[in-house]
Amino acid sequence: MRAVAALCRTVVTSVLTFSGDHVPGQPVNEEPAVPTRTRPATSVDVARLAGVSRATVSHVLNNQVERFSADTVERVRRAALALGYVRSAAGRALVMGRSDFIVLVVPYTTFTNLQNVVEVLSGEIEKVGLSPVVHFSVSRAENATSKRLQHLVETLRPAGVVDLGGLSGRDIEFLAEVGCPLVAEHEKPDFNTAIGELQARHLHGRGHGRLAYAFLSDERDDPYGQMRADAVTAYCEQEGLPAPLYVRVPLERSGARKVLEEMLPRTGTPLGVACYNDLVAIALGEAAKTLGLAVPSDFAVIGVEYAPVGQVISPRLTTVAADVPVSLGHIIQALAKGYGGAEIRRATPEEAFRIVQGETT
Amino acid sequence: MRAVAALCRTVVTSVLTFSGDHVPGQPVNEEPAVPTRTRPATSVDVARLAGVSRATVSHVLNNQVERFSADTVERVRRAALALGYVRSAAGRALVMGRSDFIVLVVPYTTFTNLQNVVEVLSGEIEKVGLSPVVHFSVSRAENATSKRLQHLVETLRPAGVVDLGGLSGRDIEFLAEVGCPLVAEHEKPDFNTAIGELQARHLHGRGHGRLAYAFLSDERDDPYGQMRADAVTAYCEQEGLPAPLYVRVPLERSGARKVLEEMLPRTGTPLGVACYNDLVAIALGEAAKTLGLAVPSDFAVIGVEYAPVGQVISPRLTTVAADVPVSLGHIIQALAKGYGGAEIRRATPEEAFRIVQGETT
DNA sequence: AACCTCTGGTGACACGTGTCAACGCTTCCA
DNA sequence: TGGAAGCGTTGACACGTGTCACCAGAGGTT
Repeated sequence: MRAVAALCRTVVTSVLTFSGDHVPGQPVNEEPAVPTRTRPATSVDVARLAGVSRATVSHVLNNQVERFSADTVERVRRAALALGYVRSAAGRALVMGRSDFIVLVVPYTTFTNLQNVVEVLSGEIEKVGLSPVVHFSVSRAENATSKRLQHLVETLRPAGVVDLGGLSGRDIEFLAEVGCPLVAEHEKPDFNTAIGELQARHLHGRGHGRLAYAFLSDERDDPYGQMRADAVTAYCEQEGLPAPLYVRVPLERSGARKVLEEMLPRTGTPLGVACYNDLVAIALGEAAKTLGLAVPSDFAVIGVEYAPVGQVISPRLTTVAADVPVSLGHIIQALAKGYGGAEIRRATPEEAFRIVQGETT
Repeated sequence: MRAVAALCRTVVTSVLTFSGDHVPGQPVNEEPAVPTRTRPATSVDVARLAGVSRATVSHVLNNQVERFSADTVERVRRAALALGYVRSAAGRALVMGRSDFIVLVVPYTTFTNLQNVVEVLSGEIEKVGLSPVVHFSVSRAENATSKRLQHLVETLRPAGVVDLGGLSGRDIEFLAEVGCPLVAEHEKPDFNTAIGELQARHLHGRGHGRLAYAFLSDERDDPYGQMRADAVTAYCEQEGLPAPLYVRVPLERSGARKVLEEMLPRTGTPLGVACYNDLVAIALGEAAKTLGLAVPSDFAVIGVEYAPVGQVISPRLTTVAADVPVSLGHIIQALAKGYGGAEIRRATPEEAFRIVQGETT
């Protein structure tokens, strides 16, 4: 199929070269016997091959087929397929005022299953006829508008932006300003609330009445931590437990140990810590071992991520695992609503997240 | 500045609306008193404000300033700035035959410092006046051509593709077929060779004469492993050591332990293992602990990555750390050569990589 | 016969840019 | 004084697409 397309493309090129037009950037005075670079087929080529006008090609290929005979539709489609015709994004974007791309903004955070998340969302984006493009944000400092994102949006003029947590307030303002739809924001507290509550409830259920929440202390951004910590606090309040202690844990041995040494006098043992991350949980767990604490009876940790490394070390980490497609439900739903996809039921937090019981709780 | 631009944009819009043109997708019979969506400034607007022709604007903004008076150049630049003018990627791509984007193809592998890598390359891409766009490849099976990448390239028509190891042979063929330059491929054996040799030499230097190489056993791709393993083999040959054993390690406790149990009878102890990954090294190290092996005297492991988790656990992992900007030297060099950037000296492997001494060797 | 409707299809414009060939003007030289 | 040369600037075309308004003709109705 690909070979056929390539062949046709070459044939078309020679025909077009014969008609004497000038491809920009190609010297014309050279001998055109062997075209060094084959030119992509355009809708003119398709129209010519199908024996119809270019307008008809455009209509048919955009599925406005009601007003055409079945025969014509079929001829156009076959011609397009035979030539390997792909609509030029440039031409399309020019006339439409926006392109068919969706920008996926990835936050500057550790993300074990990032590839998985991107994969799932890419599939959904394609389902509504758009193309995914990934953008890594560098910092989410509230007052900094990302020059890079700004330029990307201004030049690509995407059909929409999907935020996984990488946009600052200024960025969001900017998008509104230039009229680029923000398909889904990360400000979906319910799922992060569910995670925090799941952690707190689990620790409590395993006999820990004194809780703490451990943030990541890092130059990276943390778009989710506060919402989860709030949920832990809310749980404690609701259950009549003492308010949880908040700490920030660096990903380095002596630093983590120091944090632990500083928190123990204030909380006592046994202590259960809900962690932002599997890495944070591992760091605290290792620190506890060096301090001679009994894990999990005196000191329990639970992470979030279900990272492979947590299941390989000893003691095996208790953590919160996400069903990636399900946990992205609100984004998928927004995509469908915004771009005419199939309506889906939005999943509950219970369907999206589950505890993976390890040996640290 | 942003506020100024937004203001001017609005003003321009009203002027243009007055001239009676029709923005596609906008109903014209509505009252245009409050424009719901502001229209980006075009080169026509800039030309009007600067009192020159559109051709002049185009020339000046593309830095063809030799043939214009300093006054004209200045007027055009000020006008563009005042209007917040950004060249339309669509219009530009249409006339140029290619866009100003560079697609960064990320392999389907674990990548702790991916964000860092993308950040560095993005900076370099911008230095030559192009825009980075990230593409996650899903699988690199040799016979599979990525439908997603293909569509991206056909529609976006990027100025080039940078491969971090995500392209299959068919993908590369496809790029050549459609005339999209492959700026840099991952097939740079020298750096991976350097890594493997560094690992082997280090283990040997710490007293290990019997070596092994541990691949990652995973559904993910491994674009680099074979080159590194080959380097370990070459080192053994050169130094007169017995040929290294190759094993594939799953990222899960019992599986890793089983691999270790199967390899020990064939190699004996002491044994030094060069690992594809910090994760693989951690998995083997933990397995060794459960088998009662003395680390590092009986069993030594060295990883590659310098992942934070390896420095947090106990024993702290010995690993190979990369200086990200330096280790990307060949890609940066190719970018500069292909798109007229500043020439740089290509770094040696010694500058790019270094051993981080931990407690596992 | 005049008129309308419906079917199937197309002509032509607009989108915003890069660039070639040409322009008017000044200056210089024969 | 006539012509050549250089300088600064611009007119006009091409790129590939979507879509509005229109058209030709067949068939039906009054």
